[in-house]
Amino acid sequence: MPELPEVETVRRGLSSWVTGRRIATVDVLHPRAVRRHPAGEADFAAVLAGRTVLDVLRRGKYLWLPLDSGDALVGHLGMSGQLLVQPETAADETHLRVRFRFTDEGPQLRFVDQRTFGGLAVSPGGAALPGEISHIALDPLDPSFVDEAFVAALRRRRTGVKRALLDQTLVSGVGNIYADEALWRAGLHGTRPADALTRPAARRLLGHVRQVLVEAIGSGGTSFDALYVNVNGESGYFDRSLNVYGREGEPCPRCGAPIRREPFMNRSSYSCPRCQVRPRATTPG
DNA sequence: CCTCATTCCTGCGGGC
DNA sequence: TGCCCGCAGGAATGAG
Repeated sequence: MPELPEVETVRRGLSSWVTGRRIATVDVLHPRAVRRHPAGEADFAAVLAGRTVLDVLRRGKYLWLPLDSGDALVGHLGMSGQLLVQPETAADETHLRVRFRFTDEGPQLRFVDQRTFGGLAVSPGGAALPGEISHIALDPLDPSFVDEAFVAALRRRRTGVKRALLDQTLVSGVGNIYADEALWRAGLHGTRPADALTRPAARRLLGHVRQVLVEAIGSGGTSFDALYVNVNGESGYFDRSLNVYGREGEPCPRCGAPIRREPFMNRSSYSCPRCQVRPRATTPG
């Protein structure tokens, strides 16, 4: 489940493998993988051929590769997307969607995506910041992120605090796993109304969000199975450090109470019933 | 503008 | 053994 730490792990791996290389040819093997490219798959391949990759950048869960044309290759891994660096002799992956060959005839870049929630697109003139990403808020690890602006915006939201954390236009990079982990660390239940948080409580929550993201990057991200891997196909190991996510019935590491699972937006939330008291008047979500 | 439900997709695992 | 169904879930989309 790629969230910010997993995408950052991929970014770092990609950066060393593709920066400075010139794309020779692009094969789109599944049209859905480039559905966010309005001009279509043939155009996608055509505008990338001959371009040199200048860098690999990230905002939240989005990646983009500035090109020497001034355009950018934008990517989102969705639920199951992988960007793999593979020797040309490696057999095609079952869910291989897009293949990039380079003029140096070195390792290929492959976009593999089982559930096809992810996708790639070329952003015209998007090298500095693709328009496709401009509606997304900065992530908490961005040097330009303004903590007090986030605290104020969070406290204006008339919704549950977990819903707010997952809203990428408020703060980007946080998904279901790290939202639950940050809320556990902060001792807040996700349905607590965001507009009822005190300023210090909102600051503390942001601190926990940032801290759990940094720690997860240090572990190479979280992986439950082979679906999330870095560019070399290796899994991260932050899942060993998760305190509540996916641990229904196991003792809370802080107080020993059994972790509970609750339905949330057609998925699940995990929390400690003792450390994270649910508000009486349940807000949506 | 804000909030929220729906939809996209495939593999896995539980239940019968 | 095999089928069905729920579940995993990020983000675009449209309704209200």
